[in-house]
Amino acid sequence: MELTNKQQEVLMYIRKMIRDGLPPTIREIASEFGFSSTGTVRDYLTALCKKGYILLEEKKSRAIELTEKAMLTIPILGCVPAGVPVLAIENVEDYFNVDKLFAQKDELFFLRVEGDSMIDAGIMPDDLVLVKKQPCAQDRDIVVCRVDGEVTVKILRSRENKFFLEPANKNYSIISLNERSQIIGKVITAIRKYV
Amino acid sequence: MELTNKQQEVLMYIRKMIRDGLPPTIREIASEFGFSSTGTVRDYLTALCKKGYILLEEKKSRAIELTEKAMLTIPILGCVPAGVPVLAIENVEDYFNVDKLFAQKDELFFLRVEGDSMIDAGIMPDDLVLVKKQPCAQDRDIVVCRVDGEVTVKILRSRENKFFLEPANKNYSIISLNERSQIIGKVITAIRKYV
DNA sequence: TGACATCCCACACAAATGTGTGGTATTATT
DNA sequence: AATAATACCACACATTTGTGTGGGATGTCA
Repeated sequence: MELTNKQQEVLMYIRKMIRDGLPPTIREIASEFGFSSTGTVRDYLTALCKKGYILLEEKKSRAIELTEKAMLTIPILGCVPAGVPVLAIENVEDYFNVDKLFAQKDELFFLRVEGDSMIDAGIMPDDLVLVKKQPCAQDRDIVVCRVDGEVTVKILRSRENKFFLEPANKNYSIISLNERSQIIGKVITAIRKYV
Repeated sequence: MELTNKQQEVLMYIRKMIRDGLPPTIREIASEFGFSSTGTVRDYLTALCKKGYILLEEKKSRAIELTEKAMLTIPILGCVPAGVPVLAIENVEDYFNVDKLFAQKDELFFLRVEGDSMIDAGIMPDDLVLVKKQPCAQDRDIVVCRVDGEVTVKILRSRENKFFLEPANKNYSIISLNERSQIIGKVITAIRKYV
């Protein structure tokens, strides 16, 4: 079911308020759009609810929850045709769920990457890699490993029950894993911040 | 100023509620901890406020905001010497403030990168770039631009008052910005998720 | 000893807030 | 022509909610 223009405006406002920290009250929505009646807002909320964009909890103030469809996340856009407002809801390909990515059930840490040994895999010096602590990994996983006292980020390869660390840079050579080597964790995300 | 154990528990609960979508009301906090008086909760809130962990807005329901101090952070490690536990506090170089990165008030969106024209800058196909919407940018900024109906990610270059879009891949050529071109925003972060 | 913070309580009050019932007008669909 | 959805309005009511005022017990620090 499609949203009308007005309904989309109301949804956008609710999303903005939620991202700023607090879902709005019914009267705050009314005031934003110049409605003089709370009933008007309720019409919008029930419409958005029926169309599956929000969830409402009864008798609780500000209890407006965005569904997956319009979630409290940052929109991911695919290609955007010319002349269309960039942030229109129709362009949204998916939503980036921050909480899911950074849910702290596992032991996570960031490691700042030194050197260019993973540059062909798009991991540059000074990038941050989000590492999930685990003692083992699978073939082709990007892992953080301690070898002879040094910590490196490499691609884990297994051939004939032997493990190797493969760099993503032709100027570096493959390292064999020995008994003193230890897998610290697996890289699950790479992040680079531009100033 | 340090938090007491009880104050920490209350702060944790508030953080959990905020991440779940709604900051709690005073009476919800009271009920969670078995307090029979709202005054008790107010004592905690004013204490947390005075110690700089939360901000309170008067006369608004659920208006509890976390300060930077109280936000979720993941440790960033630099190089880790041999024999030392990886997550020891001494190794922490900085903290990555998740809430801060994604709680910006500016208009942000992610764009999924198509093609390999930025591969030498470490931006690979299917990476997500976090874009801050803005109509102009500076020399060497990585920008999202609309040129002749297509949206591309490129490096913005300015020479002698003319603007160009420079790819980070020798197989592509430089594009001149014309009147029908439009800068949509500036790339502030690149993210790649590994499965 | 006094001052202060912490950690609890009771109770009252006004404002904020969600809800309920009723209405009108327009437009699109059947 | 009838039905439904949309887009507004007014007003009343009960509950939720923040706030205010008062209190007590304990511990710490100067």
